[in-house]
Amino acid sequence: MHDIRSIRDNPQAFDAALKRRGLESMSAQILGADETWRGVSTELQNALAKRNEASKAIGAAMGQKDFAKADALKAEVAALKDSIPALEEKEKETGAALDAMLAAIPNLPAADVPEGADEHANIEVSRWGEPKAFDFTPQDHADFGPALGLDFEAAAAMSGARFAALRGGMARLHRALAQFMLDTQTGQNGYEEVNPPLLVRDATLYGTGQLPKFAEDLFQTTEGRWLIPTAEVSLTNLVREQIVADATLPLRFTALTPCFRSEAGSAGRDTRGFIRQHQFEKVELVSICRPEDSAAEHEHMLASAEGILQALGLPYRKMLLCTGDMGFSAAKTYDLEVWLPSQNCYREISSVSNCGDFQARRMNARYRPEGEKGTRFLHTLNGSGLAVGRTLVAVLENYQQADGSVRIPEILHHYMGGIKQLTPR
RNA sequence: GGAGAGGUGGCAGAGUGGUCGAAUGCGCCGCACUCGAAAUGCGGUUUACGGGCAACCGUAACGUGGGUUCGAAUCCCACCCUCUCCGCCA
Repeated sequence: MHDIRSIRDNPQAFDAALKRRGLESMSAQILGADETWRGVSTELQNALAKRNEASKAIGAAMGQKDFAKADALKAEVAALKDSIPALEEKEKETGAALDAMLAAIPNLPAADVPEGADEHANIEVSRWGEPKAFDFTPQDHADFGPALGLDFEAAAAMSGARFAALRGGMARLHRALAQFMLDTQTGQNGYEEVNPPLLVRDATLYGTGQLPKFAEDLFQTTEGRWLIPTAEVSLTNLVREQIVADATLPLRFTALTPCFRSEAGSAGRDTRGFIRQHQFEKVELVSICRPEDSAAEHEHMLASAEGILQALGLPYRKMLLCTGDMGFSAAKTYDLEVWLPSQNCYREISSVSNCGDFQARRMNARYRPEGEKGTRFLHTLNGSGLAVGRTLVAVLENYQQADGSVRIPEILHHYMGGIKQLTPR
């Protein structure tokens, strides 16, 4: 949510930032709606002030048992009463129109975000690790995975496309990855483990920015709740409508949860394999911090995600997303892309975003700065640390052997109960 | 799912139609006392929006949304949430 006052103060800057996102100027429209609302609001407030004054006089007359005077006053106020309901209605309408306008506008990009229309304008910041040279042609996990317990057919039979069942060693490897990630984020990087709700209300999704614009990407239950598309929703909303104590900041949360996405907009993309599923697991990182700390917190979160890839020995590159490729709520986003030998390219495995105060405004999440009167909005950040399903794919493909087996990265051995490789059945 | 109780400021907790934005206590801030601290005393201490250079003024908010009324924390309705008991259940 945008601060209407900052738009009033500097509409040109607002429009310029929208333009960087590839959007039309909106300040004129917004300020028009704002002016309408303020006009009606002032009119209503004046009417209410008059009514309140008269009502007080009636109260005073009643207190002195002067009922004749009270009745006379009542008749006077009754006339005033007619205009109030209409004004109230109008105030609500114009206010809602302004809010709806503001709620549908994405966050403004940070100054150091490169401008561009789509992912082609993203900037590669760095690379880590060397793609391994195979002495055979590396296979697609969708091809050699089924023999190792990656069962697409049985899952499709019960649930349809974009579902998979993991069996035996494959299920264990998936669990090992998730446990390793969670242990690392809690043990080394200072995140508090959370087991959050997976079903949430409208207002919760509004807070993080999935609603009102992106309902078609989500699954909704028959009684109205929504399945979370990412634990970012649950973790960030832990501070909704709260005033957090300054001394407790930053709050760093992590959770291993399933994520549910309809993938409505990606028909035909990544239909093969385990890359794009309706249901997948992810270890999410969320940080709630002071505005002045969010840039540093962003780097810490990025390092926390990168640490997992490094520990697993998976080559990756770090991309700074351009204005046109960022999500709705983000002011600045880095993607981590892992090397997939079968596709001979890097694929997104983590996305780490600083949302500034955008989500905090929508959730009304504040803190009381030490030694200051009043409250300020928090900054929120989120990132994957990492997407477990895609990490499984990366491990399978990068550690595959010519005979169709897969070596288990050493760091996972004790999570695997001594299993050191997956072998085709 | 059934029955009942309840949701008030940072916290606890009064308040059942008329200067109630709200007593009191705790907490917090300032001052006094003190070498200093504690204790004590005095004063201050909600938020949002609008207007104003400012002092300040106005409006709204007692779970949320409606209603009754000249006037609602207080009465009525719906919903949400919490607690207790019963039922069911991993």
